[in-house]
Parts: sequence; structure tokens; C-alpha cells
Amino acid sequence: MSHKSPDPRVVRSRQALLEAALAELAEAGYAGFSMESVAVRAGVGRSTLYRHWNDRLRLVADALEVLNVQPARPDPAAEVPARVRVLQLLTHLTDAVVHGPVAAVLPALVHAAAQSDAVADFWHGYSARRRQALVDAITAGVETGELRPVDPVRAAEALSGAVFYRRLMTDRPLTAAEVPGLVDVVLGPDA
Amino acid sequence: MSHKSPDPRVVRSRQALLEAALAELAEAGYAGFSMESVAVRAGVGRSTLYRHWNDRLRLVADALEVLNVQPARPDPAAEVPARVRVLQLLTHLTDAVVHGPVAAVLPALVHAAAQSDAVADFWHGYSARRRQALVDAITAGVETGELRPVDPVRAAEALSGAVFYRRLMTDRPLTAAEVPGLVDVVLGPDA
Amino acid sequence: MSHKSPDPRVVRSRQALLEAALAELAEAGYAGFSMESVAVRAGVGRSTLYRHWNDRLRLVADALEVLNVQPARPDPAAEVPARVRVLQLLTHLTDAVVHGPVAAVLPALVHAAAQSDAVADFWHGYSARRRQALVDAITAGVETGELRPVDPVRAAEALSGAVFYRRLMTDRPLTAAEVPGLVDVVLGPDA
Amino acid sequence: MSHKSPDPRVVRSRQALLEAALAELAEAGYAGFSMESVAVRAGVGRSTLYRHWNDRLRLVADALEVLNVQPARPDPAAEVPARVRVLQLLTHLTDAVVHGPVAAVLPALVHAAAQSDAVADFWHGYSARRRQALVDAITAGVETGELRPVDPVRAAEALSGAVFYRRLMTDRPLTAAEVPGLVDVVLGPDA
DNA sequence: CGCTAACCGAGACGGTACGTCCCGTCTTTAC
DNA sequence: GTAAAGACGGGACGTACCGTCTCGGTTAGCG
Repeated sequence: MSHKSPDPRVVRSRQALLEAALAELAEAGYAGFSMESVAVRAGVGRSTLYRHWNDRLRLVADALEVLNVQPARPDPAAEVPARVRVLQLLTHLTDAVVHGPVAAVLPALVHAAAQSDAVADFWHGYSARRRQALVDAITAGVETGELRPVDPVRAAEALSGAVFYRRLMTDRPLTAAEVPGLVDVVLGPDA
Repeated sequence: MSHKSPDPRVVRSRQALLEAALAELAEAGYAGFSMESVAVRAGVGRSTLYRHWNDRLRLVADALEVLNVQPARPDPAAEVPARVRVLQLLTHLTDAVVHGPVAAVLPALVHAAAQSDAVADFWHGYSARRRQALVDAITAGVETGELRPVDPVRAAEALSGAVFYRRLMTDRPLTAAEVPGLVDVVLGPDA
Repeated sequence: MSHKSPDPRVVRSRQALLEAALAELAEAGYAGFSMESVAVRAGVGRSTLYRHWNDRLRLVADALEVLNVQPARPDPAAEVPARVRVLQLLTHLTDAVVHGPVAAVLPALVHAAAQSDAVADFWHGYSARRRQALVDAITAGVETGELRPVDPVRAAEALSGAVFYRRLMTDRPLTAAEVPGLVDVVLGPDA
Repeated sequence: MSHKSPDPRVVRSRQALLEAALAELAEAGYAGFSMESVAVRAGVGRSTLYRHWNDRLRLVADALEVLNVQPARPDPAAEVPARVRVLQLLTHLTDAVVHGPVAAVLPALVHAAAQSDAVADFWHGYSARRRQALVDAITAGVETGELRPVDPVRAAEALSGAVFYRRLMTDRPLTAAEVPGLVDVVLGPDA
């Protein structure tokens, strides 16, 4: 059971590089993303960068893992109504998709995922986890009869989809004010 | 009365370059899009390419215009039920998003639109037109009472959004078989 | 026996181009000499330039012909002493090699002559004519006994050579004040 | 006491590039001198060339340093008569100017010196050193009374000048057979 | 506590693509 | 019918990064 304790220098370098990569991604976009800049930004030799990631897309994927923080699971005792929970989640997504750290990188991510399996894995997993929270909330609402009996998976896709659609295929991303109307359409109007 | 007929050489070059640019975009994505490759692909001198477009993004935008073909408006006399019309449109989109000519450039397009206003204009306009057909169909259905009274715009976004969502944020694009289920969720189950 | 009367436009173009070529040569040197610039300078289409000269070196050579004006032959009745005549010629050369129109072009000419037979022909001929005046003067002086019995050809080469040597192989071209000293060395001191 | 030992790769590249530059200069002249060709000739990446010299003229100047080898000073004990020494030097020059390594680059050198101070410094220095040997020999001869009392500097210029003149301004460079005649003219006939 | 192995930065290396400039040839249009 | 305009393929320019590599210099942790 040898605990290969990691060299602290390695830890330091990796950390600095991941942060630098994220910053570079946000600033320069995915096109325009330069390994050189990342290394400089991190105050690290270019060779050190390549020692840890010889694939720029893996670097990007790893850097994005840091964003991979789930919105807190609801306190099961909190007994929030399903519809409210859905509104919370969607409002959060609506915001994240415009102002969050992922926002800056979103179009690049969509593109990169089409080029690299590693990025695709990350991105699909990330999306799946986000979506799952929505599915759970809808499922709960359907089970308690609070919501009409929709297919929760399909409904979650429609709801999330609308948010991303407005962000990526139109010039006006969804606003918080429009979220209730969206929920009405998919889950039925508030009783 | 001068007809300023354009130099045929110019016509030939422009055409070849636009086609090449589209092919390059589909194959290499937006990052990885190389002016050099486009010129070679078009069998045209590199300087000729730069003579016509010294901005890669304008080239991409111009190249995409070729995709800008309207789906035929429905024959108003055809009297197709609204739900069927929606299913037709969505099934077509589901397919287009995976196999159509746009499919190949879709992720690149999303990325490029984030970099260039010209590309964004094209892409948003293109999406808006597609969406409008859906909005029209839903509106008609709601007016005749055939569909439940949803906000047609929101509904169209949810439906289109789901299709793009599955294409870009998951590893399993929506299949034709899943379309009816999706429509059930948003427009209510078939009576 | 038709006298192909020359198109006046052609005359005009040729003239403008030759002047422009000379100016360009003086300004940009032989390296840096651009056909494009010459055409622009002459206010003439680039194709017009190539119609008349498809070889840049021929253009240069032709442009230089304009400089090919002989210093006036001495009035034979003027009876200038040979030594004075030599001093006149050398002083003129000393000046021409620094301030004259040829001066600007001199190093380029030497170089170009090594690359192009056409330029070499011009340049060698030009030099020969200049030198001949010197040879004639020296020959006359030797014949009259005014100068010591030197080989006039060799002497002319030594005198001219010294002037060019100082211009091209040192950073201090020969000055007018140094000319008499030079003549002393080659033709013997003034009696 | 750090010996900052130079990277052997750098040494190798620089050496190869300098040789290639000289060869290119000899072959293509100064105009026609192509950085690209130099890199190819040296079997070195183009970027490596630019890493070391981003200025073509500095490259040329550096490349010429290799020619900068002094002709052996005469053995002072050798007691060669001044006239013989002069003949030796001039014959050597006559040959060097046609067949030597400098010969190949001579016209290019004259031109390049007019463009670049660095090249000019090299070239003028090089010429000065060559000339000095001649000046020394003549001075010695004048002091011993072996030669008539000429200005040694002027005489050296006339002698060297004649050699270069014949090489650069005529189509028949001076031959060894003509050297004695030249010396006769400048230093007086052999007693 | 000193040695060895790893990790480090610096940066050279051969490349590729960039966007610009000019080449010399050519076609088209205007006078 | 000639000239001007300018498109064409081509090639070199000098720059920026790429990903690989060699180089000494440090630093860590094991023995």
C-alpha cells in the first residue's frame, strides 16, 4: 500500500497550469488558446506544461473539471415543492450559461467536444450531472402528483435545451424572467 | 448602360474557395480551419484567397450562405393537423442536425458565431427562420384548439432546444423514434 | 520602306519609365529595386512596364544610358597642357563618383554587372569611354614629352582605379584636394 | 568562474548557417540572396536561422568574418627587395580578386557594403589591412632609396585600385603578366 | 545528511501557418 | 489597338506557436 506521495513541485505546477489554462480559455476563447500563453501565465516552463499534458484538449478538459462543482443537493428535509426546485435549477442554469465561468468557454466547449473524445467525455458527463438534478426534481414532482405525468427525462431535455438554445442559437439568451413561462409550457401552468 | 459584368476568373475563384471553405470547416472544425488548406483544396493560389478575403471569419460567414436555403413553406391548402406538422418539422430537424450539410459544421458554427458577428448574424438568422416554421405550426394548432394553449414561442424553443441539446451536450442525438415523446411532453399527449 | 513612326504614347511611357527606374535605383539601391515601384512612380500600369522590358536588368541598363553623356571633348585648339587636362578629368570623376547621378547607383551597378551581361556591357562600355579620355590626354602628354614616358593605358587604369578604390573599398572617397598628389605619383611630380 | 559552455546545437547551427550564407552570397549575389535558400543550404530550419539573425545584413557581415584571415607578414629577415615584395603582393591580389574565395563575393560585397554599416566596416577594414602591407613595402623601398620618392599611401591606392578597376569596371581582369607594367608606371621602371 | 532521481526553467530545434509583398504572366475592360 | 487595371499562381518575407528535444540547475525524500 505505498502512498506514492506526490512531489509538491508537481502539485504546484499542475495547479498553476490548470488555473492559467482556465483564464486563458476565458480570455482568448478556444481558438486563440495558446499553450505558450498558458505556460507564461502560470510562470512555468513550456516543457513543464508539456510534461503534464501533451494534448491541449486534455488540458482544457482537466482545467474545466475544476468547474465541475454540483449545485448543492437539496436538503431532503427541506420539502421544497418540485416546481420551485425546478425553477431554482433552471434559473441557476440560465445564469451560469451567460455569466458563469463556463459561459466564456461554452461555444468553445461545444466545438472542442466534437473534436476530442476526452473533452466530449467531460462535457457530456458535466451536462448529464446537471441534467440529472432536474430529472430528479421532476420525477419527485410527478410521483407526488404535484406535476402532471410527463416523461422526466424528456422534460429535462426540453427545459435545459431551451436554455442552451437561446444562448447558442439566438442573440438573446434566456432571462430569469422568462424561466417561469418556459416551465409552464413543459410542466404545465402553475396551478 | 454598363453591365459591369464580373471577371469570370473572379467568379470561378470565389466559388471554388467558398466550397473549399465549407468543406474545410466541416472537416477540421473552426479551430484547425486553415486558410492554407482552403486555398489548396480550392486549387487556388494562397494570394488569390487573401485577395478576396483577408479575414477568415468573413470567409466562413460567406461560405455558410450556401446553406441558407429555406425549407419549403407548407401548402396552406394541405390542411395537415398541427401536431403532424410539428412532428414533421422536428423529425426533419432531428435528421438535419445529424446527417444534413449543416450537421458537419454545426459545432464549428456555434464556436465561430461566438467569434464573429458576421457568422453570428448568419447563424442566428438561420435558426430564427427554422424556428419560425415551428412557431407558426404551434400557433395554428393553439388557435384551432387542436393543441393546449401554450406560448408558441417558448414551446418552439423547448422543442428545438431539446433536439440541439441532445446533439451537442450528449453523446446520443435524438432519434426520430423519440420525437413523439418529446412532443407529448411539450404540447401534451396525443388525444 | 515604311518608317514605323513610333507611337507617341509609347515614347511617353518609355521615357517616364526610364526616369522612374533611375530614381528608384538611386533611392532603393539595386537590391530593393522594385518593378512595382517603378511602374507606380512612372504613373504607368505594371503591364506596360513589362511590355517594354521583361528583364529588370535590361531596364536598369537602359535607364543608365541616359547618364551616358560624354564630358565634352577638349577643343583641340585650346591647347590645354596634358597634366591640366588629366587633373580636370580626374577631378570630374572624383566628384561624379560621390555626387553625380551615377554615384547613387555605383555599388548596385558593380553588383548588377556581375549578374547580367546586358548591364556588364553597359557598365564596361561606360567605363571604357570615360577611361579613353584619360588615355588620350596622357598619350598626348607623353608624345609631346610633357609627361614622362609611361604606358598610357596602365596609367589611366591606375588613376581611375584609385578614385574608384577610395569610393568603394574605403570609407573616405578621394577628395579634389588629393587628386594632384595622386597624379604626381602616377605621372611624376609637376616639373 | 562559470564557463557558460555554449549549447553544441547552437554552435553547429551557426557554423552551418554562416557557411551557407557565404555560399549563397557567392552564388546568387547580394540581390537574390535569400534567407530561405540559406536555411535550406545549411540543412537547418528557417526558424533557426531567424532565431540567430533576424537581419540579413548582419548575417552577411558575420559570414564574411570567415574570410578575415591575414596574409602572412613577410619574414623581416628575408630581405626581399621592395619592388619584389610589391610585385608579390600585387600578383597575389590580382589572383585573389579573380580566383580567391573573396572573388566570388566581391561584387556582392561592394553592393552590400553600401547597404549595411556592419558589412561596410568589415569590407573597409579588410581592404585597409590588405593595403597596409603594400604601403609598408613601398615605404620601406622609398626609405632605402630603392624606389623613387612617392607618397606610399597614394601609390598603394593607385596599385590596388588598378587591380580592382580591371576586375570590376572592365571585362578583362588584370593578369599576372600585366602586373610588372603596372608597377613600372606607379613606382618607376625597374632600374 | 548526503545522494540520486525527479522535476524544473530556459530555450534551441525543425516545422507549419500566418498575412504581406512582390514577382512575372495573364485576361478583361476602357479609351 | 494599345494602355490601364488588376486577377492569377507562385514564392520569400518575418512572426508566432507548435510539439520535441537537450541542457544545466535545483529540490525532494530515501537510504
